[in-house]
Amino acid sequence: MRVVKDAEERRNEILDAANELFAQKGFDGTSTNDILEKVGIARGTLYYHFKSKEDIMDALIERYSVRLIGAAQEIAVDKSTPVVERIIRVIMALNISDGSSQEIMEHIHKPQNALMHQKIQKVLINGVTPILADIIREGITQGLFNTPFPYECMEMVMIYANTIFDDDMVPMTNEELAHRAQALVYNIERLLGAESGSLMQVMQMFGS
Amino acid sequence: MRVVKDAEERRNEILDAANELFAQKGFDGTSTNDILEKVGIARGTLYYHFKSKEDIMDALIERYSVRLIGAAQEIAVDKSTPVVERIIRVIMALNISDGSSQEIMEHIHKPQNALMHQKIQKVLINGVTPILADIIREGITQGLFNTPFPYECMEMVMIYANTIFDDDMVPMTNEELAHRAQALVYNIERLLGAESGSLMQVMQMFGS
DNA sequence: TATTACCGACAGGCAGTCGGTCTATAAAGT
DNA sequence: ACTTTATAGACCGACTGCCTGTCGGTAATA
Repeated sequence: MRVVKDAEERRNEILDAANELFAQKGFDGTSTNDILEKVGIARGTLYYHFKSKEDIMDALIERYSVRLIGAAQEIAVDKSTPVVERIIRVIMALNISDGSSQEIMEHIHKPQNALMHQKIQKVLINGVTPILADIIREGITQGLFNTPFPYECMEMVMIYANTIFDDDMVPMTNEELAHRAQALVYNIERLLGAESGSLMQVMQMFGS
Repeated sequence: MRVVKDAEERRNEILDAANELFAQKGFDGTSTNDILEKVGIARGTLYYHFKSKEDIMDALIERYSVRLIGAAQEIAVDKSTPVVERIIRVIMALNISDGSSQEIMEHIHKPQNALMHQKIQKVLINGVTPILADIIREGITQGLFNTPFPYECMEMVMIYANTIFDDDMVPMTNEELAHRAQALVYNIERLLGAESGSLMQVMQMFGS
């Protein structure tokens, strides 16, 4: 029973299957056999569309990051919402993420998926930091913030938050987590030269 | 030609070989065959001493982290050197590292070694941060620093510096690197509530 | 003589390759 | 208009070579 489909359609079928399997069992724990059985194709077909197993992962990350950074960008350019609120919205967009990309983030935080996590972190850091830095610069012209290093500040915050909250790099109880969050807001205010408590106030409007 | 050795000696021979090979070819790129051929032992012998390939990596990391954190601790408790200088010495101990551990850090920063890097980062962050935080608290009592979150500050700095300077997470030219370093010192001063330029001065005494 | 260290053949599973097959569509012939 | 032929894109599955981990058995040491 041979079924011929448009190349792009097949590619997406494979990516969808891989996405689910990687989430369940990790990259190393998933065999190419698992993937091609799930899609219902032969070995050769898989390697017709992708040149290697890692190539599948890269394509998956690409698809994911395009969506995510696009969403962040969209929020960032909306000059009608105040600067501080916009920052928070951008950050929230990273964690929640929409529909199909959701699964990927839920199960990535296992040591199994170290490489995948590293690659995602890389596109996240280099993709989102410039977006955030632009908002900060806007805040500086408005007199809200004051720092000679807006980009580096956001880079630091991005990397730290990503590592602390998304990895199991630092084992934490819920208490410790809350304490970390509180400290982070305080530290961001200091880094950005914002008035003490100015970020905290806006944060509380969103809960958590 | 069967040679019998003390278990611990063999274990270390295996770890030394693995250390070198992982550095050259990465964890995934190194086969257990490579290791046992380099040591000159049979398959069974390798698995007599280690229960899996990953077990070898874990033992390697353990050996490495014990040395490194020990060295950091030693510097930290020497109350005769001034606080700021001590901090810098601890951080420098992480990058240079002595002899046998040196190689491991030199070649880890390839995407191949993602898992290994993640594991090392984990022990580094959770092992060194408390040491640094203690020095900061000392600095607070001396009136040098002023922050309600000494631990979280150092955690942020550790994670950021490790990611930025040790990974190829963020591609950088030498100029950009220098700019990052400058920004980092500035930001650390802000985080710790130190007098502006107080860290910078001491840094310059060390060069780089 | 018992324990500890060691051996190497073997099983099972894996990623990636390759020659060949099917099918849809376009071109050529009638 | 209607069939035949050509071509390229999508697909197939057997096969290769490598890899990790196991196990029954063997030599050395105390």
